Amino acid sequence: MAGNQTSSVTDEIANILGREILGGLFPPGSTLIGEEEICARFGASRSAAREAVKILWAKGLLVTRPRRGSRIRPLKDWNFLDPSVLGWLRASATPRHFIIELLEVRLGFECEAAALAAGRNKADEIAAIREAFEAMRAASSGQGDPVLSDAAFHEAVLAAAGNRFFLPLSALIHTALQYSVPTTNALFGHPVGDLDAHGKVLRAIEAGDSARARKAMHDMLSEVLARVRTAVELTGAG
Amino acid sequence: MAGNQTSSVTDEIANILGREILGGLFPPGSTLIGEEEICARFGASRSAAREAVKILWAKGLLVTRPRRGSRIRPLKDWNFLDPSVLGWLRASATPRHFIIELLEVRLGFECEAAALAAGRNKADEIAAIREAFEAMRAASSGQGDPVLSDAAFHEAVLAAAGNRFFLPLSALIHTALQYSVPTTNALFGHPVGDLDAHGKVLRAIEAGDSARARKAMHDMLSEVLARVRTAVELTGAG
DNA sequence: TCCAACTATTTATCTGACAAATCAGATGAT
DNA sequence: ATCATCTGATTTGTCAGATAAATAGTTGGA
Repeated sequence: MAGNQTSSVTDEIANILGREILGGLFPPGSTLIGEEEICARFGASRSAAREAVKILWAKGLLVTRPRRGSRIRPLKDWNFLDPSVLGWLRASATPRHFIIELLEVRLGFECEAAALAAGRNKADEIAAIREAFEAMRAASSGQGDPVLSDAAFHEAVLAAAGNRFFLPLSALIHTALQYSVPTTNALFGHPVGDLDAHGKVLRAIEAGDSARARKAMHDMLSEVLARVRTAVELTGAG
Repeated sequence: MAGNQTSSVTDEIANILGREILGGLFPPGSTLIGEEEICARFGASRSAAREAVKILWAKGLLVTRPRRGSRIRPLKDWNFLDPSVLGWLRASATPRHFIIELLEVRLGFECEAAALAAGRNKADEIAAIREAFEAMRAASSGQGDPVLSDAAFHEAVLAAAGNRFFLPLSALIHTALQYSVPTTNALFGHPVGDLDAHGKVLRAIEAGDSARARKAMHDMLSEVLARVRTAVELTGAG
């Protein structure tokens, strides 16, 4: 990666251990290395080691108790929707299956978000969706990053839904797009995210038509999902 | 509350500051009190104060920089789906609007989860849904906690979906039910979560009928949502 | 065999110090 | 007067070491 700005010692430790946990090096029920071993391994102080473990604890990955160390929690307690956890998982997840899982979840909440956005009909938030769409159009002719503008479109829809609990899911979308674009390109030989489908979503929201917005979003995502699913079946599970 | 087990100093600080942030005492863009002030206020050491702030940082609530202190991040970066954040928000959220938001999100992903659960058709996971349903039936005649069994039903559906990214949403369901049962009782004079609707979901999943499972879940949640929405309109925004 | 006390280990907390970043104000050159 | 630079103060970041609290394992006694 290019822009690798120096992060703090604590973050470094948390990121590496997080990746190792998500990668299966410390499976649920097992014990993480102790604080002293963390210090030794990273050449860090106990403060840094402890703060790193606190971060992992805050994301539901483990529980700590004196003498017992840090016990990795069961998968159901992991905060998979947390941006960091998502990133750590991405570092080790099986590409195609990972994409399918992400699309399945998006298929759930993004359709509802589009419907809510259409129902609320807030001018400025719809304008943000429109701007992102124009950025996508520009990107399709070489002006700007297609992944970023695509993500901006979907995030704008989430914001327009007017519901706080949709907002954290933008990290998932961002991850999904960053991950899926190169993979689907490899599978199909060309980008999948098409401008027309996004345009239909935008127009439905602009028209304030909830049902049509939900369907447009559903059609767009389910088509990608179906194509990835069949591709995975053909090429064998990744 | 009854079972108030002594929590650690760090957790105590994080919980109180978290509630204060979610409650609007430190709005986005403002700066949290500094480490030294935290120490003074809670009579704690800097280690405890710092670890508490790290927890809040890990949940997306703030960023810290030397000399600038802890700046509260914009709402879109808050991890509203995190169990702790959800709890802190619950402590100050306006009841009825809070319920509506939660139901809107549930309407999105739970329908899809039900459909996926029906499609996968894993015997043991469906058995867990059935057990939770039986627990609900028992609770309806006074045997056991109706909220817990209801939550168990929905969490079992999420687990049966076979997608890691649905799992963290069980915290939202748990919060929603704990919160909505007393409120809907107050609004309607009787519990809303009905056994029949859950039975339809269960049978559709048992039959492996994705479309029917999705519709059954949708009908169940949207009916509650519609009733709460009209009740809020009648009684005025909470 | 079972239970209580003891020991060793690990996390939890406290204290104090120095390093690094950064804001605000002073200084100096143009 | 304006701007760049330097200086000092403030706040978080990191380190080091010590004590407290919790707990698994061991030991000893009834």
